[in-house]
Amino acid sequence: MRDDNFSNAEDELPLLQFLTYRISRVHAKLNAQASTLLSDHSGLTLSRWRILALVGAAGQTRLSDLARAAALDKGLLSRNLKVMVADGLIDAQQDDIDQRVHLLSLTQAGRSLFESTLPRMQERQAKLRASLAPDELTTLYAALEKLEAAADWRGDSA
Amino acid sequence: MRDDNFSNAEDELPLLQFLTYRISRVHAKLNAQASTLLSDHSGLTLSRWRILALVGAAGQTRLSDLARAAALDKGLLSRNLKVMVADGLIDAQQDDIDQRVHLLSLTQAGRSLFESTLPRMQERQAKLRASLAPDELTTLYAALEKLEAAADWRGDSA
DNA sequence: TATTGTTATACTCTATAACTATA
DNA sequence: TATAGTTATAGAGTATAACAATA
Repeated sequence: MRDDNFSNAEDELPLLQFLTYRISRVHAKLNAQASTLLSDHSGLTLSRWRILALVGAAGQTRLSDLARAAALDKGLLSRNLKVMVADGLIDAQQDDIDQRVHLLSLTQAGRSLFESTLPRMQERQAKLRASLAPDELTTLYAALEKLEAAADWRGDSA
Repeated sequence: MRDDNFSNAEDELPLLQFLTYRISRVHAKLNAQASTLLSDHSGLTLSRWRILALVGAAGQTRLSDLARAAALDKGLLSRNLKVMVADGLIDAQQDDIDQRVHLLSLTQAGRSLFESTLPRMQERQAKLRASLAPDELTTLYAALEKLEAAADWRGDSA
């Protein structure tokens, strides 16, 4: 009953059942979907959209807070912010009290872009959620939470 | 009741509740965990470990079959395979019938590496699965399946 | 001394597509 | 014409760390 080709790939290739592999696949597809949507509509990369959304929701914030709150790399943040400031999407004002800090906020153009992009992204989120039964969605969130914690385990933890 | 800093980040930053963002976070953490495990033990990247596992499970296969079965990019596959052949992990024999094709299999070294790495990776998978209740795991698989399908939707599908 | 933020390096991944050699 | 595989390119993400300015 074995199969020479891959028409029955999941039986033949245990890798394909690895939980992490499945998550990786889903992630890649979701990423591609979001990237297409964003570049069609706003010319933003996914990272920059996330930064735009974070700054937009925070009102006024700073790099180190974004890094902490969203678990983003500060180097990556710094480079993306530089581009977004140059593009006129984000305003960076030096803080009076701590001169190392720049206070970040959306410019008018940044806010416009945020407000025109958000509904499309929310629509997508809604479609994705709608593909799941309500209890599946609840369980999914819980499972992701637990997996994120379990992903902190390291084999070298002797 | 609002909060100036991010101590209550999930209430303040709706982005953090986006399903895709949560999956992205989990994926990044799982990736980092696997990469650490692999480079500590075998010097493989995650992509190359997956290729090793795919070829190992298939016994003998070819590039186009791997690309189809695992939804991997053929360019990426070709470049990784080149390195793995150079490293002596994979053997590539030209097919007698179709001379465009190389039949791929593990070398002795490749098989050793596969067999010494697999238990560690399976142990990790088991730990991750064990962090979930049985019914959570079942639902997670189902939800991932549905999301993968929903991720094919495009806004431009007029 | 520690923290904030910038910059550099290097590697990996992803997407696209031109290209060859075979079929 | 179509397919198998190679190669090139460019953009994006990731990890690490050296570094300057400031606290």
